[in-house]
Amino acid sequence: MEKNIQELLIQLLKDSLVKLKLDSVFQEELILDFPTDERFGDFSTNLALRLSKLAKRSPRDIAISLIDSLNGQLEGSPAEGFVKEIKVEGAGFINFYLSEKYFYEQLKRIIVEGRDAHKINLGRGKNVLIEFVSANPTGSLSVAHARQAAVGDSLANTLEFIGFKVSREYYLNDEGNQINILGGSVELRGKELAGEKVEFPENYYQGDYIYDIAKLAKEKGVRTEGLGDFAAEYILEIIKKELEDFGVRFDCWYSQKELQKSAKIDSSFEFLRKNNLLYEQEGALWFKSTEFGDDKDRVVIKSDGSYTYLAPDIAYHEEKYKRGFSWLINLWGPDHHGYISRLKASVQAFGHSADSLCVVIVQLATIFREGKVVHMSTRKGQYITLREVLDEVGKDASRFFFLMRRTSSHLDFDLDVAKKQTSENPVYYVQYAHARICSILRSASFAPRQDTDLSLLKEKEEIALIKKILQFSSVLNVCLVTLDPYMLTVYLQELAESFHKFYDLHRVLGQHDALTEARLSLIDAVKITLATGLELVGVSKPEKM
RNA sequence: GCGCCUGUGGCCCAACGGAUAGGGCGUUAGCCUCCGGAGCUAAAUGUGUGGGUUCAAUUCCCACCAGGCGCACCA
Repeated sequence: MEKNIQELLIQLLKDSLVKLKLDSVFQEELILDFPTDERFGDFSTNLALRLSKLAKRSPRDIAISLIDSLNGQLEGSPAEGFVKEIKVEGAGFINFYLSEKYFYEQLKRIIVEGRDAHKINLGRGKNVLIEFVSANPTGSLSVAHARQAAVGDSLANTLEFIGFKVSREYYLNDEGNQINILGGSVELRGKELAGEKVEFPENYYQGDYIYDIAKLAKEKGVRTEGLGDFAAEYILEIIKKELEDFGVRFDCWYSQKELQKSAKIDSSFEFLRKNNLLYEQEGALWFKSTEFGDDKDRVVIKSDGSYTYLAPDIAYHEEKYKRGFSWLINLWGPDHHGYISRLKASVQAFGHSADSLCVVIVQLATIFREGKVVHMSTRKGQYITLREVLDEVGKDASRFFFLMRRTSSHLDFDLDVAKKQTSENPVYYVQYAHARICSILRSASFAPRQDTDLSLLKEKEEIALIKKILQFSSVLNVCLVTLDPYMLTVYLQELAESFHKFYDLHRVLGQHDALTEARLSLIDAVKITLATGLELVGVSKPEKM
């Protein structure tokens, strides 16, 4: 079966609408829902309810006609034999019940093809650039950056898996005010270390690491004017190591300093000027962002002649398109959400659609220790760093935890719970299922075979487990639509649960040969699916634990 | 003041306008002669308030209440 069963059924529905002359009144796109409750079948549609008013017939009446027609169309179609029953239920829902034959065939694909069987090609090779973290190189990464890193990397993994060509990028703010302040901070700390009495301004970087950099700068004989760059480079190395240990790699570190040196900012301004989108007022240069739906126009060159933050960003994003990316995804902290409309305005000014730039706001995580909030202040250098979370909780638990809520919601992260190696901790629940399967497969010296008779899998828990495995691709689709990988963690927990329930009631080993073989194949498919999901989340898949 | 996000059992949450509002934690009571008990089974507690749209609203719209965040010629 080339097309998936869902698409086939939708096509049959469309044909039935035409046959019943109902297609003219129903103009919307036809979709099949996954019912929340398995009692309502494998697919469901509310089509008859929605048609009721338009066609001036009762919902159940329409549903019955549709089902009649569907049953007729099914004969001889590629879906024949895969649909057990189509029923009208409730107020007029049409519910589709698939046959076991369908599930066995899909399961076989996974056993034979492995993880690739889950790959649905939704991306079709489209070039997408995901820019995330992009923290200023002025200190260690915080938990806020950690969540962005976890979300961004998993989203990138997921998009890659479903056929996009993904590039991960970190925009490096290695020039400007904050680097000057960083340099100033190092200079003052250096003087302090030399015994001078200094007044340390409140907006300078207060963290102790500044002392370390000051010492090092002295050893290397760095001159005052080079302190900012020196410190930024030093801190960047720390950030790179932190991300690496977190399992996050970037394809490109895009330097703002390099961008400034090139003529790209000027040439982007030239383009805007030609299109009458720049004007001078009160000694500053303004971008007419209101032409593209922004609340007000924005300054790009201040009256003192320097660029605002937006200026290089306009050129930077135009450059992204020129580099061949047709879809841009940016992950930002919630403090930047006011910035979305002006950046969208800027890409539109260059003729790109507003939708080609997607901004995902990653909400903050509140850290709890022993049930109490840990208060943070970046300015004072008092904040929980990615490094601390890694040291205390470890990579697996922290990456999983950061994805356990919708990206747009606040996340409470209790360090003590994440540390626990008990059932309270969902990471271990999922990993345990994987290790348990590995253990069984090991002791049976299992190797997948083509000719296994999967139709021996008849138990309720077995069928439920197969269905759960097959849901994986629709979860990937949800991740794409919501631009949020968080559903993966929900799914992994459900799949693990489904497996544990099966395991508790049915023995795999020691059955008659054919049944043991079928059950080994089933749990192998669970293993493949768990492993794939864990990889996308960025968590290890232990064979023993 | 304007804008964005969030209000669901003791606590944390649940993609899609649908069917008896699902799950987890915690609590209580059970389950190992048996493939890994980091597991399984069972019990109890409910949509912030007031309107509206709809055959159908936790979901959409309006107002209000509560909490968080943002509103720079900062980055």
